[in-house]
Amino acid sequence: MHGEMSGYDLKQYMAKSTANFFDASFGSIYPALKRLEARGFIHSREVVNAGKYKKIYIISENGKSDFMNWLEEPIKFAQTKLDHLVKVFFLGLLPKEKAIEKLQAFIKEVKLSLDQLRKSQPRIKEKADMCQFSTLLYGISYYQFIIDWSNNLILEFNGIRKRD
Amino acid sequence: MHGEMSGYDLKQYMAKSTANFFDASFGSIYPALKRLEARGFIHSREVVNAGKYKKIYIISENGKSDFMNWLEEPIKFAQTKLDHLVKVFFLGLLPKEKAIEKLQAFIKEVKLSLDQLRKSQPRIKEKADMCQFSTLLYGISYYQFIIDWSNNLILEFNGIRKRD
DNA sequence: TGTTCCATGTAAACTGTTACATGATTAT
DNA sequence: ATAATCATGTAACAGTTTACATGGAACA
Repeated sequence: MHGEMSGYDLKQYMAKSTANFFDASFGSIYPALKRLEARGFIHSREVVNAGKYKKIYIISENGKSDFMNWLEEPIKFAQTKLDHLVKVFFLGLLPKEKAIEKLQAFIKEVKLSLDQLRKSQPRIKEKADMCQFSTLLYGISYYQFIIDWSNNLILEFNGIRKRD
Repeated sequence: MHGEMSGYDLKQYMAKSTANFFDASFGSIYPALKRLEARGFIHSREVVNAGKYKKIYIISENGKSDFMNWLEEPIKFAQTKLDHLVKVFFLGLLPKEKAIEKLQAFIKEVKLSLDQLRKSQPRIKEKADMCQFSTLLYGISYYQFIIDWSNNLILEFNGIRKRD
Protein backbone atom coordinates (compact mmCIF):
# COMPACT_ATOMS: atom_id res chain seq x y z
CA MET A 1 0.00 0.00 0.00
CA HIS A 2 3.01 2.27 0.41
CA GLY A 3 4.41 1.65 -3.04
CA GLU A 4 6.23 -1.10 -4.88
CA MET A 5 9.01 -2.83 -3.05
CA SER A 6 11.25 -5.85 -3.08
CA GLY A 7 11.48 -8.23 -0.15
CA TYR A 8 14.72 -6.59 0.84
CA ASP A 9 13.18 -3.13 0.62
CA LEU A 10 10.29 -4.28 2.80
CA LYS A 11 12.64 -5.51 5.48
CA GLN A 12 14.44 -2.18 5.53
CA TYR A 13 11.18 -0.29 5.51
CA MET A 14 10.03 -2.25 8.55
CA ALA A 15 13.34 -1.73 10.32
CA LYS A 16 12.93 2.01 9.93
CA SER A 17 9.26 2.35 10.73
CA THR A 18 7.62 -0.59 12.46
CA ALA A 19 10.44 -2.51 14.12
CA ASN A 20 9.23 -1.63 17.62
CA PHE A 21 5.98 -3.54 17.16
CA PHE A 22 6.46 -5.59 14.03
CA ASP A 23 9.50 -7.09 12.40
CA ALA A 24 9.81 -10.04 10.08
CA SER A 25 12.81 -12.09 9.05
CA PHE A 26 13.76 -12.75 5.44
CA GLY A 27 12.79 -16.33 6.04
CA SER A 28 9.23 -15.21 6.56
CA ILE A 29 9.12 -12.30 4.09
CA TYR A 30 10.18 -14.13 0.94
CA PRO A 31 7.84 -17.10 1.37
CA ALA A 32 5.04 -14.68 2.30
CA LEU A 33 5.55 -12.71 -0.91
CA LYS A 34 5.42 -15.96 -2.87
CA ARG A 35 2.16 -16.95 -1.20
CA LEU A 36 0.66 -13.53 -1.81
CA GLU A 37 1.58 -13.69 -5.48
CA ALA A 38 0.18 -17.21 -5.81
CA ARG A 39 -3.10 -15.89 -4.41
CA GLY A 40 -3.07 -12.97 -6.80
CA PHE A 41 -2.79 -10.24 -4.18
CA ILE A 42 0.49 -8.94 -5.58
CA HIS A 43 2.38 -9.04 -8.87
CA SER A 44 6.13 -9.10 -9.38
CA ARG A 45 8.52 -7.94 -12.03
CA GLU A 46 12.22 -8.63 -12.20
CA VAL A 47 14.54 -5.71 -12.67
CA VAL A 48 18.24 -5.51 -13.35
CA ASN A 49 19.66 -2.13 -12.45
CA ALA A 50 23.41 -1.50 -12.68
CA GLY A 51 23.94 -5.26 -12.77
CA LYS A 52 21.85 -5.70 -9.60
CA TYR A 53 18.98 -8.14 -9.72
CA LYS A 54 15.80 -7.17 -7.92
CA LYS A 55 12.34 -8.65 -7.75
CA ILE A 56 9.88 -5.87 -7.22
CA TYR A 57 6.36 -6.51 -6.01
CA ILE A 58 3.34 -4.32 -6.49
CA ILE A 59 -0.07 -4.79 -4.93
CA SER A 60 -2.92 -5.74 -7.27
CA GLU A 61 -6.45 -4.33 -7.26
CA ASN A 62 -7.50 -7.61 -5.70
CA GLY A 63 -4.85 -7.24 -3.04
CA LYS A 64 -5.87 -3.66 -2.32
CA SER A 65 -9.50 -4.53 -1.81
CA ASP A 66 -8.54 -7.48 0.38
CA PHE A 67 -6.28 -5.23 2.41
CA MET A 68 -9.02 -2.64 2.83
CA ASN A 69 -11.40 -5.37 3.97
CA TRP A 70 -8.90 -6.36 6.61
CA LEU A 71 -8.46 -2.73 7.59
CA GLU A 72 -12.23 -2.32 7.97
CA GLU A 73 -12.39 -5.16 10.45
CA PRO A 74 -12.35 -4.17 14.13
CA ILE A 75 -8.98 -3.52 15.72
CA LYS A 76 -8.61 -6.65 17.79
CA PHE A 77 -7.11 -6.36 21.20
CA ALA A 78 -5.17 -9.55 21.66
CA GLN A 79 -3.32 -10.12 24.89
CA THR A 80 0.12 -11.04 23.64
CA LYS A 81 2.70 -13.19 25.36
CA LEU A 82 5.03 -10.91 27.27
CA ASP A 83 8.16 -12.90 27.98
CA HIS A 84 9.58 -10.46 30.46
CA LEU A 85 6.45 -10.77 32.61
CA VAL A 86 6.67 -14.55 32.44
CA LYS A 87 10.04 -14.32 34.14
CA VAL A 88 9.03 -11.62 36.61
CA PHE A 89 6.08 -13.79 37.62
CA PHE A 90 8.58 -16.23 39.12
CA LEU A 91 11.13 -13.69 40.31
CA GLY A 92 10.08 -14.23 43.93
CA LEU A 93 11.91 -17.57 43.75
CA LEU A 94 15.23 -15.74 43.55
CA PRO A 95 16.95 -14.14 46.55
CA LYS A 96 16.01 -10.47 46.81
CA GLU A 97 19.42 -9.10 45.79
CA LYS A 98 19.54 -11.25 42.68
CA ALA A 99 16.01 -10.33 41.70
CA ILE A 100 16.88 -6.64 41.96
CA GLU A 101 19.99 -7.18 39.82
CA LYS A 102 17.88 -8.84 37.13
CA LEU A 103 15.44 -5.95 37.17
CA GLN A 104 18.22 -3.37 36.97
CA ALA A 105 19.80 -5.12 33.99
CA PHE A 106 16.38 -5.31 32.38
CA ILE A 107 15.84 -1.58 32.87
CA LYS A 108 19.18 -0.90 31.19
CA GLU A 109 18.13 -2.93 28.19
CA VAL A 110 14.78 -1.20 27.88
CA LYS A 111 16.49 2.18 28.18
CA LEU A 112 18.67 1.31 25.20
CA SER A 113 15.60 0.51 23.12
CA LEU A 114 13.94 3.70 24.34
CA ASP A 115 16.95 5.78 23.31
CA GLN A 116 16.93 4.25 19.85
CA LEU A 117 13.25 5.00 19.44
CA ARG A 118 13.73 8.57 20.65
CA LYS A 119 16.55 9.05 18.17
CA SER A 120 14.34 7.93 15.31
CA GLN A 121 11.55 10.29 16.33
CA PRO A 122 12.55 13.34 14.22
CA ARG A 123 13.15 11.24 11.11
CA ILE A 124 9.78 9.49 11.47
CA LYS A 125 7.91 12.71 12.19
CA GLU A 126 8.96 14.05 8.80
CA LYS A 127 7.99 11.08 6.71
CA ALA A 128 5.09 9.49 8.55
CA ASP A 129 1.46 10.45 8.78
CA MET A 130 -0.31 10.95 12.09
CA CYS A 131 -1.23 7.30 12.56
CA GLN A 132 2.19 5.98 11.71
CA PHE A 133 3.82 8.51 13.99
CA SER A 134 1.44 7.57 16.80
CA THR A 135 2.74 4.00 16.73
CA LEU A 136 6.18 5.41 17.46
CA LEU A 137 4.86 7.52 20.32
CA TYR A 138 3.18 4.37 21.63
CA GLY A 139 6.55 2.66 21.72
CA ILE A 140 8.24 5.53 23.49
CA SER A 141 5.54 5.88 26.16
CA TYR A 142 5.25 2.14 26.56
CA TYR A 143 8.98 1.66 27.10
CA GLN A 144 8.98 4.51 29.60
CA PHE A 145 6.09 2.83 31.39
CA ILE A 146 8.01 -0.46 31.57
CA ILE A 147 11.00 1.34 33.08
CA ASP A 148 8.83 3.07 35.68
CA TRP A 149 7.05 -0.16 36.55
CA SER A 150 10.35 -2.01 36.94
CA ASN A 151 11.78 0.71 39.15
CA ASN A 152 8.66 0.51 41.24
CA LEU A 153 9.05 -3.22 41.70
CA ILE A 154 12.63 -2.65 42.87
CA LEU A 155 11.32 -0.13 45.39
CA GLU A 156 8.84 -2.68 46.64
CA PHE A 157 11.62 -5.23 46.98
CA ASN A 158 13.31 -2.70 49.23
CA GLY A 159 10.16 -2.46 51.30
CA ILE A 160 9.12 0.94 50.09
CA ARG A 161 5.43 1.07 49.55
CA LYS A 162 3.92 3.70 47.30
CA ARG A 163 0.45 5.11 47.80
CA ASP A 164 -2.37 3.86 45.58
CA MET B 1 7.27 -24.76 40.80
CA HIS B 2 3.91 -23.90 42.33
CA GLY B 3 2.95 -27.47 43.18
CA GLU B 4 1.74 -30.56 41.34
CA MET B 5 -0.90 -30.04 38.70
CA SER B 6 -2.62 -31.68 35.80
CA GLY B 7 -2.72 -30.13 32.35
CA TYR B 8 -6.26 -29.03 33.03
CA ASP B 9 -5.28 -27.53 36.38
CA LEU B 10 -2.45 -25.64 34.70
CA LYS B 11 -4.81 -24.11 32.18
CA GLN B 12 -7.12 -22.93 34.95
CA TYR B 13 -4.20 -21.67 36.98
CA MET B 14 -3.04 -19.61 34.01
CA ALA B 15 -6.54 -18.30 33.38
CA LYS B 16 -6.68 -17.01 36.95
CA SER B 17 -3.19 -15.60 37.25
CA THR B 18 -1.28 -15.05 34.02
CA ALA B 19 -3.92 -14.80 31.30
CA ASN B 20 -3.21 -11.13 30.67
CA PHE B 21 0.33 -11.86 29.49
CA PHE B 22 0.50 -15.59 29.00
CA ASP B 23 -2.11 -18.13 28.06
CA ALA B 24 -1.75 -21.51 26.42
CA SER B 25 -4.26 -23.74 24.71
CA PHE B 26 -4.76 -27.40 25.61
CA GLY B 27 -3.29 -28.23 22.25
CA SER B 28 -0.02 -26.75 23.41
CA ILE B 29 -0.16 -27.72 27.09
CA TYR B 30 -0.61 -31.48 26.74
CA PRO B 31 2.12 -31.99 24.13
CA ALA B 32 4.42 -29.72 26.17
CA LEU B 33 3.88 -31.83 29.30
CA LYS B 34 4.70 -34.95 27.30
CA ARG B 35 7.90 -33.40 26.01
CA LEU B 36 8.90 -32.26 29.48
CA GLU B 37 8.34 -35.73 30.88
CA ALA B 38 10.29 -37.36 28.04
CA ARG B 39 13.20 -35.06 28.92
CA GLY B 40 12.94 -35.93 32.61
CA PHE B 41 11.98 -32.47 33.83
CA ILE B 42 8.68 -33.64 35.26
CA HIS B 43 7.12 -36.91 36.43
CA SER B 44 3.50 -37.93 36.22
CA ARG B 45 1.19 -40.16 38.16
CA GLU B 46 -2.31 -41.16 37.22
CA VAL B 47 -5.01 -40.70 39.80
CA VAL B 48 -8.63 -41.77 39.88
CA ASN B 49 -10.64 -39.74 42.34
CA ALA B 50 -14.42 -40.21 42.57
CA GLY B 51 -14.35 -41.96 39.19
CA LYS B 52 -12.48 -39.03 37.64
CA TYR B 53 -9.25 -39.75 35.84
CA LYS B 54 -6.45 -37.25 36.25
CA LYS B 55 -2.82 -37.21 35.24
CA ILE B 56 -0.91 -35.19 37.74
CA TYR B 57 2.55 -33.86 37.02
CA ILE B 58 5.23 -32.90 39.49
CA ILE B 59 8.51 -31.20 38.72
CA SER B 60 11.69 -33.25 39.20
CA GLU B 61 14.93 -32.10 40.81
CA ASN B 62 16.33 -31.98 37.31
CA GLY B 63 13.44 -29.83 36.20
CA LYS B 64 13.80 -27.51 39.16
CA SER B 65 17.46 -26.87 38.52
CA ASP B 66 16.79 -26.33 34.84
CA PHE B 67 14.03 -23.90 35.69
CA MET B 68 16.28 -22.00 38.08
CA ASN B 69 18.95 -21.80 35.39
CA TRP B 70 16.38 -20.23 33.09
CA LEU B 71 15.31 -17.87 35.86
CA GLU B 72 18.91 -16.79 36.42
CA GLU B 73 19.28 -15.75 32.79
CA PRO B 74 18.73 -12.06 32.06
CA ILE B 75 15.18 -10.87 31.60
CA LYS B 76 15.11 -10.40 27.86
CA PHE B 77 13.27 -7.45 26.44
CA ALA B 78 11.77 -8.72 23.22
CA GLN B 79 9.74 -6.35 21.11
CA THR B 80 6.62 -8.37 20.52
CA LYS B 81 4.27 -8.15 17.59
CA LEU B 82 1.43 -5.83 18.54
CA ASP B 83 -1.41 -6.55 16.15
CA HIS B 84 -3.43 -3.51 17.11
CA LEU B 85 -0.51 -1.24 16.18
CA VAL B 86 -0.13 -3.03 12.86
CA LYS B 87 -3.65 -1.95 12.00
CA VAL B 88 -3.31 1.57 13.41
CA PHE B 89 -0.18 2.01 11.30
CA PHE B 90 -2.42 1.93 8.22
CA LEU B 91 -5.43 3.67 9.72
CA GLY B 92 -4.69 6.83 7.76
CA LEU B 93 -5.94 4.98 4.68
CA LEU B 94 -9.49 5.08 6.07
CA PRO B 95 -11.70 8.16 6.02
CA LYS B 96 -11.36 10.10 9.27
CA GLU B 97 -14.82 9.24 10.62
CA LYS B 98 -14.30 5.53 10.07
CA ALA B 99 -10.88 5.59 11.66
CA ILE B 100 -12.32 7.25 14.75
CA GLU B 101 -15.08 4.63 14.92
CA LYS B 102 -12.50 1.86 14.82
CA LEU B 103 -10.54 3.49 17.61
CA GLN B 104 -13.64 3.98 19.74
CA ALA B 105 -14.65 0.35 19.34
CA PHE B 106 -11.09 -0.64 20.20
CA ILE B 107 -11.18 1.46 23.36
CA LYS B 108 -14.41 -0.25 24.39
CA GLU B 109 -12.77 -3.64 24.01
CA VAL B 110 -9.71 -2.67 26.02
CA LYS B 111 -11.95 -1.23 28.72
CA LEU B 112 -13.67 -4.60 29.04
CA SER B 113 -10.32 -6.31 29.55
CA LEU B 114 -9.32 -3.62 32.02
CA ASP B 115 -12.50 -4.12 34.03
CA GLN B 116 -11.90 -7.84 34.20
CA LEU B 117 -8.36 -7.33 35.40
CA ARG B 118 -9.51 -4.81 38.01
CA LYS B 119 -12.12 -7.25 39.26
CA SER B 120 -9.50 -9.95 39.72
CA GLN B 121 -7.23 -7.60 41.66
CA PRO B 122 -8.48 -8.35 45.21
CA ARG B 123 -8.44 -12.11 44.64
CA ILE B 124 -4.90 -12.02 43.25
CA LYS B 125 -3.62 -9.73 46.00
CA GLU B 126 -4.54 -12.36 48.57
CA LYS B 127 -2.91 -15.33 46.92
CA ALA B 128 -0.02 -13.90 44.98
CA ASP B 129 3.38 -12.73 46.09
CA MET B 130 4.74 -9.29 45.26
CA CYS B 131 6.16 -10.26 41.87
CA GLN B 132 3.08 -12.10 40.73
CA PHE B 133 0.88 -9.24 41.85
CA SER B 134 3.10 -6.77 40.01
CA THR B 135 2.39 -8.55 36.73
CA LEU B 136 -1.29 -7.83 37.31
CA LEU B 137 -0.59 -4.18 38.08
CA TYR B 138 1.42 -4.09 34.86
CA GLY B 139 -1.63 -5.26 32.96
CA ILE B 140 -3.92 -2.71 34.58
CA SER B 141 -1.57 0.23 33.97
CA TYR B 142 -0.75 -0.96 30.48
CA TYR B 143 -4.39 -1.25 29.45
CA GLN B 144 -5.07 2.18 30.89
CA PHE B 145 -2.14 3.51 28.87
CA ILE B 146 -3.54 1.98 25.70
CA ILE B 147 -6.90 3.63 26.33
CA ASP B 148 -5.28 7.02 26.94
CA TRP B 149 -3.12 6.70 23.85
CA SER B 150 -6.12 5.76 21.71
CA ASN B 151 -8.15 8.66 23.03
CA ASN B 152 -5.26 10.90 22.22
CA LEU B 153 -5.11 9.68 18.66
CA ILE B 154 -8.84 10.40 18.31
CA LEU B 155 -8.18 13.93 19.57
CA GLU B 156 -5.48 14.36 16.96
CA PHE B 157 -7.86 13.14 14.28
CA ASN B 158 -10.12 15.96 15.37
CA GLY B 159 -7.27 18.39 14.99
CA ILE B 160 -6.63 18.93 18.65
CA ARG B 161 -2.96 19.09 19.34
CA LYS B 162 -1.66 18.43 22.82
CA ARG B 163 1.50 20.01 24.18
CA ASP B 164 4.67 17.90 24.35
C1' DT C 1 42.11 -9.06 -1.64
C1' DG C 2 38.95 -9.35 1.78
C1' DT C 3 34.99 -7.50 4.00
C1' DT C 4 30.64 -5.46 3.99
C1' DC C 5 26.42 -4.68 1.90
C1' DC C 6 22.90 -5.77 -1.63
C1' DA C 7 19.68 -9.36 -2.73
C1' DT C 8 17.06 -13.72 -3.01
C1' DG C 9 15.91 -17.84 -1.53
C1' DT C 10 15.42 -22.82 0.87
C1' DA C 11 15.34 -26.37 4.64
C1' DA C 12 14.97 -28.00 9.23
C1' DA C 13 13.25 -27.40 13.47
C1' DC C 14 10.08 -25.64 16.35
C1' DT C 15 5.81 -23.69 18.13
C1' DG C 16 1.23 -22.79 18.31
C1' DT C 17 -3.77 -22.68 17.18
C1' DT C 18 -8.07 -24.73 15.85
C1' DA C 19 -10.80 -28.37 15.37
C1' DC C 20 -11.86 -32.78 16.29
C1' DA C 21 -12.46 -37.10 19.14
C1' DT C 22 -13.49 -39.34 23.32
C1' DG C 23 -15.64 -40.25 27.61
C1' DA C 24 -16.94 -39.48 32.43
C1' DT C 25 -19.45 -36.75 35.89
C1' DT C 26 -22.56 -33.17 37.56
C1' DA C 27 -26.21 -30.03 37.49
C1' DT C 28 -30.85 -28.69 35.61
C1' DA D 1 -32.73 -36.32 29.36
C1' DT D 2 -29.47 -33.15 28.15
C1' DA D 3 -26.41 -29.62 28.68
C1' DA D 4 -22.34 -28.09 30.88
C1' DT D 5 -18.15 -29.04 32.91
C1' DC D 6 -14.22 -32.05 33.86
C1' DA D 7 -10.41 -34.12 31.55
C1' DT D 8 -7.06 -35.86 28.11
C1' DG D 9 -5.41 -36.11 23.87
C1' DT D 10 -4.35 -36.01 18.44
C1' DA D 11 -4.16 -34.16 13.61
C1' DA D 12 -4.02 -30.69 10.23
C1' DC D 13 -2.48 -26.50 9.27
C1' DA D 14 0.00 -22.30 9.44
C1' DG D 15 3.60 -19.64 10.46
C1' DT D 16 8.21 -18.42 12.39
C1' DT D 17 13.13 -18.44 13.28
C1' DT D 18 17.75 -19.84 12.41
C1' DA D 19 20.97 -21.36 9.60
C1' DC D 20 22.53 -22.24 5.33
C1' DA D 21 23.46 -21.39 0.27
C1' DT D 22 24.38 -18.40 -3.46
C1' DG D 23 26.20 -14.59 -6.03
C1' DG D 24 27.18 -9.75 -7.42
C1' DA D 25 28.71 -4.96 -6.26
C1' DA D 26 31.09 -1.50 -3.59
C1' DC D 27 34.67 -0.21 -0.75
C1' DA D 28 39.04 0.01 1.79
